[in-house]
Amino acid sequence: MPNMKQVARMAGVSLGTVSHVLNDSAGVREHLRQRVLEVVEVLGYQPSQLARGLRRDKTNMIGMIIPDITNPFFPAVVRGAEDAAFGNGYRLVLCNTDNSESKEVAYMNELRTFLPAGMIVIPSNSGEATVQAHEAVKGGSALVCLDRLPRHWKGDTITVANAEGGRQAAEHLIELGHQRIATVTGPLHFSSATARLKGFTSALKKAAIALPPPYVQQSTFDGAGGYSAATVLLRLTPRPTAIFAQNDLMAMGVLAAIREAGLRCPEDISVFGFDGLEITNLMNPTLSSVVQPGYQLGSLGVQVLLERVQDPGRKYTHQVLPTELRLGGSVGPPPAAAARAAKRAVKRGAGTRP
Amino acid sequence: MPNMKQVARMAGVSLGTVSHVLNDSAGVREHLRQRVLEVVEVLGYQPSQLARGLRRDKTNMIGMIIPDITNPFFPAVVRGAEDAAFGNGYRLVLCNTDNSESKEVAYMNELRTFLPAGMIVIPSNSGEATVQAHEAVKGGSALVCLDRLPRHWKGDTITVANAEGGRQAAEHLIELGHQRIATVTGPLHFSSATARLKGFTSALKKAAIALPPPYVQQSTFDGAGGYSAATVLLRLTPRPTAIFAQNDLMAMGVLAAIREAGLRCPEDISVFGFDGLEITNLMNPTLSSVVQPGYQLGSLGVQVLLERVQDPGRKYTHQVLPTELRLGGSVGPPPAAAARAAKRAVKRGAGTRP
DNA sequence: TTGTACGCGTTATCAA
DNA sequence: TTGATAACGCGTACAA
Repeated sequence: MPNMKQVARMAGVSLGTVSHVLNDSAGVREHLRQRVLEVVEVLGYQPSQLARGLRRDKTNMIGMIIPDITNPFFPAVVRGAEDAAFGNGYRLVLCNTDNSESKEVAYMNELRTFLPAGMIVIPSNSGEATVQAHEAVKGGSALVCLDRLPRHWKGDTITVANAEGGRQAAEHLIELGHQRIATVTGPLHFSSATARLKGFTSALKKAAIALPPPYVQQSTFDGAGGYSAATVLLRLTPRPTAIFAQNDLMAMGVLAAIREAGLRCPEDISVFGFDGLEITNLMNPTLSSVVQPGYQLGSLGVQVLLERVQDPGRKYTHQVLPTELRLGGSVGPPPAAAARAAKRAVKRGAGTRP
Repeated sequence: MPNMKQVARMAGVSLGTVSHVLNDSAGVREHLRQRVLEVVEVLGYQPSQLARGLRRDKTNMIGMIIPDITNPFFPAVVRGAEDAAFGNGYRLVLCNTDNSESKEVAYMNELRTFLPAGMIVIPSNSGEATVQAHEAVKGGSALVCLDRLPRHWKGDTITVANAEGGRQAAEHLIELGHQRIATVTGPLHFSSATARLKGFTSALKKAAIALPPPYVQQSTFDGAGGYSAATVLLRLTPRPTAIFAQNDLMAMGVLAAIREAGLRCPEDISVFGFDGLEITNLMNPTLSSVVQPGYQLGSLGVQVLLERVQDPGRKYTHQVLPTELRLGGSVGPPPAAAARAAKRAVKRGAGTRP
């Protein structure tokens, strides 16, 4: 790999001049400038990010720490982050923690030795480890927390409107006439899970709809979690007429359990998801879901991070991205209401076509 | 951030001694050794990977270049790679190319300035750019090509048995009695797409089953691609009784088109996918698919890369990972055969239960 | 406007 | 076994 010295020699100038040309750090006669750039081109010279980082005390890397890229919600977040980073000349170092706090701390500590411009973290569990690991270092680099809010974290955050999303889903089901609405939550030490549950319950309370404790099943954020929770819910009496799952994978597990129990969706039970994964739009039935702007979450995360890097003293930002309902075939009116509607229709002479 | 000099001073030894302790590069009296380690612990010292890389002419980073993390096949590959890397003390820098050769080349060139231990690339398109960009540098670092085989690439490769997978899918459909089998392929400049098609056609040929040109629809590797291709296939006469889609997203698009056309799967048409995404196992019907070992692909990629780093002179390896059929509800016998079977069953007095 | 020289934190070499 | 010192490639203050 060619270095500055070779460029300087071949262009017949000094090291300093080459550096000045490359960084615009001082005026250089157009004559020499051209010659340097030419040699750079010919040699295919590219400055060593290692040496540059060592010297500047900062590289163009951004550490991104997430629970698990295999969870279908995260790829969009990562992609959004990478695009925003790339557009600004930064690169992404990706780390999966599996929600293990020790792995997260280990990653954070080691990433620091690369002198990254900053780090983007989707905290594991409660996020306490995240906060501690960051505060343990005095001159800690910029850090933005994404998607989940650690308690006691004073710094930039970007989340989606989890409570609002849970509320929206519940309200939609209520409007359709459902009175027995159950929910499958993720592990409640995640701030996102508690927020979604909070929004959900508040909507029910407002509508004066009872929520018996067994109607709230805590489980894991995956298909198996949804499946097992749904198995429990389907055995309850009275059986719920709608289930709100806190993410799309869970919702798919719920749907599988419903099919296996010989019930139909949405005729017997409606299912609502959370995430709005594109792939759930290709399913049968298509899934109604609270759409999270994953790409935007990642992209905005990098944006905020870079702003903080540029101005470390600026006020902390706490952005909350709005969610949006996407309606599909997995929800409908409750069986009773549907039956009544059909009866009314018959009385009114439905079936006669114009 | 504490550095070696501080450690040395506080431990009352020289820089060299600290380095020797940390790298086991020379014997150090147990007495001093303990003191150094103690100070390291107290200060929370961690060596600067930047300085270390500059000095050693190599870092513990691995560049991973893939088309798009948003494509649901890749997260598992990335995860496998990251786990293998982490286990060996390496970190992953992730880059998405969107199958753009220029973006891939740009990434490769810039990654090199970080002096990574090596790079893992899933080549864009034909992979010509990959090969050229790598050969343009004489002392180029280790490079492993994953998933897709560039023409003229002389180096380590790891792929899955694409042709064999295509053959397996076709054979299964043939065994069930299908005679009119169509396929939706990905862009045929991808080696994986051509290989899958090749295996597919060879199985049909061997069984003396005709494959009219319109039965082969080239499309894009996503849901929309499968949908639009299926729309064409469903209008053909005679209509195919089975469709082999070259990946699971496409297969889901095909299923959506079938539903929209008022047909049933598998009663009217069988659908076979390729990937074996876990999520397609939660669908209705569950998707029959050729399972690719994505995690293993990534994990093995890093493994081979590290072996090459350790012994640059070793013979190139070209591993091909086996695929496996996963059978679901999306395939069944063709309508005619099913009807015949039903008729036979009636004649034989089916319906009388033991 | 250009060139020289130092330092970033580490490892490797060599002498003691 | 230990310590002093020279690189690695770059950016920059300062001198010319």
